[in-house]
Amino acid sequence: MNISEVSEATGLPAKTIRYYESIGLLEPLRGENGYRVFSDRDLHKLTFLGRSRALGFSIDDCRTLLALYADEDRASSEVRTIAKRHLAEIDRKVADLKAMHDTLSHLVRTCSGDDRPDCPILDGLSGEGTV
Amino acid sequence: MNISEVSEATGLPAKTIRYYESIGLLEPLRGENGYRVFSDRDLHKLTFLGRSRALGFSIDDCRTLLALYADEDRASSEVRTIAKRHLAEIDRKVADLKAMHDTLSHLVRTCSGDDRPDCPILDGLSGEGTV
DNA sequence: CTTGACCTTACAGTTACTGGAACCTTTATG
DNA sequence: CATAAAGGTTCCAGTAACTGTAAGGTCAAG
Repeated sequence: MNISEVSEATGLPAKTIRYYESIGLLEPLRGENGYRVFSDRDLHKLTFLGRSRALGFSIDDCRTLLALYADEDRASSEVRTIAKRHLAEIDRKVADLKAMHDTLSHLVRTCSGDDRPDCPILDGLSGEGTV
Repeated sequence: MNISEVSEATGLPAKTIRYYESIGLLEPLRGENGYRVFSDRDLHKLTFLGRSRALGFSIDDCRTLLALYADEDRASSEVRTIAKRHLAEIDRKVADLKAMHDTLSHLVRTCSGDDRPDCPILDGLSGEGTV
C-alpha cells in the first residue's frame, strides 16, 4: 500500500501520516523508487492513532499507548491510568467551556443587538458590572 | 505604572503583556530608561483583553472587540454577532468533548485496570468491537 | 559599591499539524 | 514515443498564543 491508499483507509491526511513517521510513530518500508510501502501493521497503527487522537489523547499519550498496545506483558492498569487522567482533563475542559458559555450567553441575551452603540457585552468585557 | 504593577492588577503575566504589545494590541509609552509606562487606558485595555481571552475569544476577535469598544458609533449588533459566533463554537467544542468523554468513560469502566494485560481500552482504540 | 530585584530585547520552543515550492516517478493518452 | 497529469518525495515556513531562557541595562537598599 502506498500513502494515498492508507490515507483513504484511515481517514488521515497523507501529510499527517508523513508527520507521524517524522516523529517516529511508525517506520514504513520504502520501495525502490523511494515511495513509502505500508504494511498491515502500519495500517493498524495508524488506525489506532486516528482513534486515539479523535478521543483527544496527546501525541505523547498515543506514543505510550502504542507501546503498551505492542507490549504483551503490559498491565491494563497502566492504560487505565492514562485514560483516566485524560478523562479528568476532558472534564476540566468541559467545565471551563460551560462557564464560558454561561457568562457569554447571559451577555448575549442582555444585548439588544441593534444599530445602537450601547452594548452589555462590551460592558461586561470591560469589567463593569457583574459578569 | 510599570509592567509588574500592571501584571499584578490585571492578573496577566508580564510576558503576555509584552506579547500583546508586540502584536499591536496596545502601545504603552516609554520612560527615559526605556521601561514601559502604562496609562489607565492601557490598564483598561488589558483588563478587557484578560476577560475576553478568559471567555475564549481569539486574539483576532479581541482585536475587533477592542476596536468596537473604542468606537462610540458602533452598532451593538456587530458585537453580538461575534459573541454569538463564538458561543456556537463553544457549543461545538463542548459537544466534541462530551462525545470523547462518553466513549472514553465507557472504555475505562469496562477495563479492570489490574496487572493483567487484557484491556478493553486498547481494544477499543485498535478498532475492534463497538466503540 | 555591591547585591538583588526589576526592566529590556531577541531568539528558541511548545502542539500537531498544514501549505507550498521544487523536484522525481508512474500512468494514461494522442 | 512524447507528453501531461497524477501521485510520490523532501524541506522550509507558518499557524495560535504564548512561555522559557539568555544576555544585559537600571534602580533602590545597605
